[in-house]
Amino acid sequence: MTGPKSPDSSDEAQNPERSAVLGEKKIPAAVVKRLSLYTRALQNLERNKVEKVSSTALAGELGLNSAQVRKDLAYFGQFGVPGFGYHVGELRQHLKHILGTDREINVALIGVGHLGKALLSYGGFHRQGFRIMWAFDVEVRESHVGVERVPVYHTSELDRIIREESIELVILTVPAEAAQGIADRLVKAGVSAILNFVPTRLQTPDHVKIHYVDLAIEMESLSFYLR
Amino acid sequence: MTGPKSPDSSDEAQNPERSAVLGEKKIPAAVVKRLSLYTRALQNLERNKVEKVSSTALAGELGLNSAQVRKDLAYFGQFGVPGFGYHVGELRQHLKHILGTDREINVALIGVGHLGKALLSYGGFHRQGFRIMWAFDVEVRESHVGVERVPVYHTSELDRIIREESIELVILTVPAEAAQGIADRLVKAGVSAILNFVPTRLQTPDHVKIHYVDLAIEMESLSFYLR
DNA sequence: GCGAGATTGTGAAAACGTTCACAAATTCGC
DNA sequence: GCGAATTTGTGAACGTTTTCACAATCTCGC
Repeated sequence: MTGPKSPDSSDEAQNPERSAVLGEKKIPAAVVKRLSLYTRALQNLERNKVEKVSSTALAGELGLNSAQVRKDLAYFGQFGVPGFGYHVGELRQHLKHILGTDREINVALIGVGHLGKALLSYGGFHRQGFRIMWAFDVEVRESHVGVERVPVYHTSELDRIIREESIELVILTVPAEAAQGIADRLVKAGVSAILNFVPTRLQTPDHVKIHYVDLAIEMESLSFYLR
Repeated sequence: MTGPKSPDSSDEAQNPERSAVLGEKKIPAAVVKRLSLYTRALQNLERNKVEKVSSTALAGELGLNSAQVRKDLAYFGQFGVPGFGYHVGELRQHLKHILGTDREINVALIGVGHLGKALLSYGGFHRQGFRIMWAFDVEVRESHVGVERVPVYHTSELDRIIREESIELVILTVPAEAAQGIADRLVKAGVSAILNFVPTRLQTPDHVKIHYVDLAIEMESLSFYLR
């Protein structure tokens, strides 16, 4: 019923990976991901007492192009010294500030199943400075889980605690059927970033950022490359 | 010491996400990932007894553009019927065949830590038809783990069993220090696809396909979008 | 079995991301 | 302190991916 010159008008074409706005520039999502990679590479260099690094060296470490490294950093300022490179410690501080990981971020995990429990015990988050402080489930079997003894609350307390504790980031590991319902409540309570392990496309307002980690898809698409 | 007209000659610029070759055409990695998404969406439709679907409907389900769906499918053939759409069951069969998930794939998991154990218990793989049949660790605490009671072997048996059982796909959840060493052994033993949860860039020959799942990076890059 | 309506498959255009290439800036050995 | 060597930051070129737009094709109700 649309005009003859308006094909496919029902498409919304909202590609899941969009770009962010910082100040005036638009930062591509891929750049933000690489910023994280740079941070970790710098961390390793620092541990090895390396004090300077060139874009070429950093790029080599990560299998990237040196111009890309320089361009990525140039989105946020001029951190390098021509003829020298980058000061490792300094650049790392800058990046941590840009990423917002130089402050405490309150993280909760919802859905204490196999995967949820594993993530609560997983060392990788801690090492990057993330502390999951709350866990929720529809059924509270143990009051505390994981090495860090994270307290487990019933989902009925979700909305209250999220609000009271200003939880901004949530890891979602609930069954597929429950995901959208929980997401709606999270958004209402003020959560603005979700790391979603549930293989369901979540419907949320634009200001809420969702990253999808889809393990089954990773396996399936790998299988394509087998011979 | 390179010629004056050859800048940055040490860069290799091998972007981690490259494309695959099928017959003559090059299939972008992003297309393969979406193929998996389509497969799952079709699975859901089938469960709900839906027998036909248009590119617009499928795209809407996944937040994509309808032309993209059609183009993606067009890489592999003409599966649709103008004026009608796609037959759900038929298209799904086609896609499963293209992805190679219509046959048994032998999968092993290496590194039975928190994350490894969780993945062995995780239902998501099973639902998509993947069975992890072997697990390996440097220390065998239990002879069988997970709901499916997967046998755990010592890593010294890795090379032999990989070869004997024709294991093609491996899930890697070992500590960072061990990752490259294990990867080298896997490649020698004939593994050609790795799902790598270790935050380390693995050095492997071109014919080995690696997908990286980097949970810490996902968290960090999410934090960028908080306010 | 005809015709209005729906939907595909696909060239062409637009958007986006990466790499090249080089002037400008700084270093550092002597 | 000079000058060769190094390395940044960035416009322009290039390549890839996504979206548009529409002719060709098929459906399905009457």
